[in-house]
Amino acid sequence: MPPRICSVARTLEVVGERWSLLVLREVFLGVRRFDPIREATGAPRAVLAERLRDLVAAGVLDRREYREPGTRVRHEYHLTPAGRELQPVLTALMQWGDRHLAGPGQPPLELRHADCGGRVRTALVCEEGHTLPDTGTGLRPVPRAGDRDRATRDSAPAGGS
Amino acid sequence: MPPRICSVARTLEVVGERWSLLVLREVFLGVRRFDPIREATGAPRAVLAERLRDLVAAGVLDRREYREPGTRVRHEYHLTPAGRELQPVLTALMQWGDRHLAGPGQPPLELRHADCGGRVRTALVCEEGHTLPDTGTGLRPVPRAGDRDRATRDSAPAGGS
DNA sequence: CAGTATCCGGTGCGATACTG
DNA sequence: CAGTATCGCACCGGATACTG
Repeated sequence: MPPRICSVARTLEVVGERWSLLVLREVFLGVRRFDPIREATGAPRAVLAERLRDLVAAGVLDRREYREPGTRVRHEYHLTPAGRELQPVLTALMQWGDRHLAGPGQPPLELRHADCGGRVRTALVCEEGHTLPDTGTGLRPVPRAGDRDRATRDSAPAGGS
Repeated sequence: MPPRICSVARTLEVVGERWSLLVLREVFLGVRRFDPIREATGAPRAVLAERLRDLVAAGVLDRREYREPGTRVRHEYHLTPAGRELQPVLTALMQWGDRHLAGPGQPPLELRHADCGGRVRTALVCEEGHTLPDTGTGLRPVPRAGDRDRATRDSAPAGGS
């Protein structure tokens, strides 16, 4: 029997490598060049080069040439539209770390809504406008055709603990 | 200069290993025993055993004994409260995969609100009640004391050579 | 069933060095 | 600055065997 290939697994093939999400964190923060990214993440040069190549190939980053007057052509890494949509992934990871792995005097980074200044967080919302608790209580996973016999076969997913 | 240790990095030390999030996906779906998890994820036995141990040690999973009548004691893995709060991480990953890596005829799994039946998704919301686009447009990261000089400096290579 | 133990081959990773 | 080249090692995955 083949393992279950879901969207989680597929996404992890793009951003699941050891340094990928930390690289993306930096690009989201506006750090777009090789060495600054390297210093902020701690990734080895060769690994970083490979990650950047992979993320570009996956359509998450875009490698752009630029030239400062008097210097040679260099490259910057920008998020593509698809890359920008990874923001909720990073936000969710950060939120969990803030809550459960806080170091001394954290958190070092806050997310605020540019329009109103309010603190921004990741939430589970339904199309009727309800907001679910982060624990996913009240969330019901519904398998669809083709994966039926393997999905929520065992016990009640959302209710129990 | 030390790399930036943020909550993203810290969280990835808990769930960033290759199989961790897929294991958690299964537990969220109600698959709680060793072999079913192994079959659904495809992780090798030894690796799965280690991941489960790590996740228990990290306080994300709870290993519980249970005994079916007439058999010996066995173990099941349940989410702790902290583990349940990883739901937004999995949801965000799944959502991105659904949108950008859809296989033929996906998605195989839907999330619905048990109360109203509405489809559930991850969203960026601010405390004033606004919902931001998934791209994070309008999201302003605000560095806090202690990480000041490195945070949202953009790409100007201000300092040393 | 639920693991642990061992071997083995591949590769991701880290450190260092080199280049345009 | 932005990488490439190289090397050794640790870890990962696959297979197999053993245990309570």
